[in-house]
Amino acid sequence: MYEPITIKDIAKALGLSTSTVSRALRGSYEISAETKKLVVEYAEQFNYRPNPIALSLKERRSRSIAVVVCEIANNYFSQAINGIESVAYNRGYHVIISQSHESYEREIVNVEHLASRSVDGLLVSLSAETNQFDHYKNLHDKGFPIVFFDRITDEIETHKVVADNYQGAYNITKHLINAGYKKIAHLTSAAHLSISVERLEGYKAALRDNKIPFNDLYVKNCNHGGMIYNEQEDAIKSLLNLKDKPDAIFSGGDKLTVSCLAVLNELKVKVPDEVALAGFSNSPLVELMKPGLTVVKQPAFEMGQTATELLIKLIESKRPVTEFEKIVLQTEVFERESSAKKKPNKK
Amino acid sequence: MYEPITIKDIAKALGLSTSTVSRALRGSYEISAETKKLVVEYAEQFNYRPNPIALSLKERRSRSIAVVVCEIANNYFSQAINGIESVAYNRGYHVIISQSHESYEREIVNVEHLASRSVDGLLVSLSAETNQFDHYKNLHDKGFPIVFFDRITDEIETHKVVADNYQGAYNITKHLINAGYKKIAHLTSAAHLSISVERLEGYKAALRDNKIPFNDLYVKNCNHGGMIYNEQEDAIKSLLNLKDKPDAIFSGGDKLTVSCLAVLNELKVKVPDEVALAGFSNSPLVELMKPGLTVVKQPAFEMGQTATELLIKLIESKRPVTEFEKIVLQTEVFERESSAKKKPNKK
DNA sequence: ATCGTTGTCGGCATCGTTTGCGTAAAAAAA
DNA sequence: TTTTTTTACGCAAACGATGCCGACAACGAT
Repeated sequence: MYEPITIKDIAKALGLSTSTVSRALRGSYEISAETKKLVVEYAEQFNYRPNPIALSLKERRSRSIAVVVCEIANNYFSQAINGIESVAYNRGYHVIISQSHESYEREIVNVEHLASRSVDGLLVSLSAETNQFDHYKNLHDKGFPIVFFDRITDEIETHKVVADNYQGAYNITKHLINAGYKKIAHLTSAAHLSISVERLEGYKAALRDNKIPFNDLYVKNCNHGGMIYNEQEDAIKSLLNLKDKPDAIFSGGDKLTVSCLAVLNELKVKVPDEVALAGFSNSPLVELMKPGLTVVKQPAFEMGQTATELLIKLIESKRPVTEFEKIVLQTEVFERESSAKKKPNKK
Repeated sequence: MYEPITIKDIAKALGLSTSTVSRALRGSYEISAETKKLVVEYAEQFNYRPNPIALSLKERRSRSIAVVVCEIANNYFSQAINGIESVAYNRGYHVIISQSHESYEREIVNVEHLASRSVDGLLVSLSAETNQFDHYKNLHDKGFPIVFFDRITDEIETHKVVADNYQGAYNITKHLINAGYKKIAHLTSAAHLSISVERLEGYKAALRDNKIPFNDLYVKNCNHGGMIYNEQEDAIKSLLNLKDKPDAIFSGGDKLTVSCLAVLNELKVKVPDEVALAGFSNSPLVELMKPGLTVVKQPAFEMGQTATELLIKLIESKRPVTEFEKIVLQTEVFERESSAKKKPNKK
């Protein structure tokens, strides 16, 4: 079968010892020029490549990192992974991807599997179900490098990279208010997620600053983060059935925003005339929609890059790191028709 | 730092040899029940996990496979990767993802890097630039397991998984014809790609079967597979500037289809009234667009699954495999407004 | 002639795990 | 009691590469 050449083969063929071959290949000064040449040419000819697994065993590191996200078929995450990959690649690391599909159990299995010495570090965005962190805490306490991004937790002290969810939510809510909407509902993921909390706060703050009372009934959680269409459907229907119907919806997640529009279309609710819509999304397609969606966009690629840089810094640090950073990147609002100025007829 | 427990640690702590511990852990019959219990309980208590790297070295395999695609931020590929991951995970394989970004050079570097013994097999969808296959041929000749999917090549004899691009193109072209369009242009990726060739053939066949003459000027190639917006823009503009302007466009790629709509919107060209649009796409968002896009969808998830099953079969085969399969999965057409029946006013 | 130095290279252990073989003690058979 | 068998374990090699240490020649210095 497929049997690549090893350093031993070269040694045997050339009547040298493996140590000599090894040193010749890495240009050690204590090997004569002619031996070096001999070895290097032979290696070149037979296309010798050092066995990365043997190196891993020796150096006790695999030069690979893993990223744990809920779903890669999600624009935010595939963009973030692009950022991750770009940095990892340049630094000589492999990237292993695993998906939790928003399941706590699956997340645990994946993390344990990966961390048991097949990767040097972990890049994590929590699943919607996760509200316990022992599996991370154990690893982190042992000194295993972990960086959280996007969906983070306060329970573990390590590097973190997030978008400014508070400000993003604030800005887009304010945008809706400025466009004339007063009864703004908020559709969001599982309540305990960091992104949900921060976006809810930003939303509340914008209401408060504009003297709009906060209404509990206007906040709906989709605990599966947009994975289950029915959840969004039910949430939106119950919003529309309120006696004091909202005139706008601010949705707090990529899948949520899009499926919100899908539900409204399904129900033949006119956007933005009956209900305006705006929310977090990183899809490049939202501008092509009917209507074009007003979104707040996270710098996904940069977040992935930054998180990876921090992770590699952790991995390659000589001494245990005790000072951790939390990096907050800014979001950007893109205004489109789905939140066009409210028409006066419907006061 | 992070120093996980090894079989040696257990042996030392329990005053046994490593062989005994190893055998106890895997339940060998020649270890007494009490010793087994002792070892297993100790291992459990200290959360022993075998070092996968050491195992890899010994077994000469890494239990990981790599997938080489152009871009994961593409619905087709992220869905396919989901399928790949689902099978790999169940069979105990890691998945390593690498992107060529449609670059031939990048593809080579990635493949060489991965194949030099850090993965057991390769799942490949070719980049748009790739029209030489030596890097694959060398590996394949040495017995290294490779499975191609989606964008394949005839130059290498191994397992392949594709959608029925010919039939898909035929069906959607026929759909356009049935809807009353007669001057159908075709926007596609690099001409040498297998998918481009097959889709072009299907398109031609549908025209032929309906007695519509094939027009060379109606076929436009975007050699970067939709990565560069300007390329699509130029192609479409030149189509619209033809003296005999097409009344419909059939686009042959995920990004192409979407950016085609973007360009048409940009140019204020009414879809489908001025130009109808239909094409290959796996985005779940196309139904929300303005107008909803008629698409032909590939069974991406299943393709990923099937390719992975074939690859693992190759990897785990005792004897060299010489009989290879080419599996063709069916596509599905989803009709929407972008190809609504042509209005008679514009004859 | 003896010693120290320098230039080249090989031996061996190491990383963590598995496994074939050998062997001590205990049990069974003679 | 002696021999054979069984039980239960240890030793060492192997996977591929590295690096410490030591060997040995040739050389100049004493």
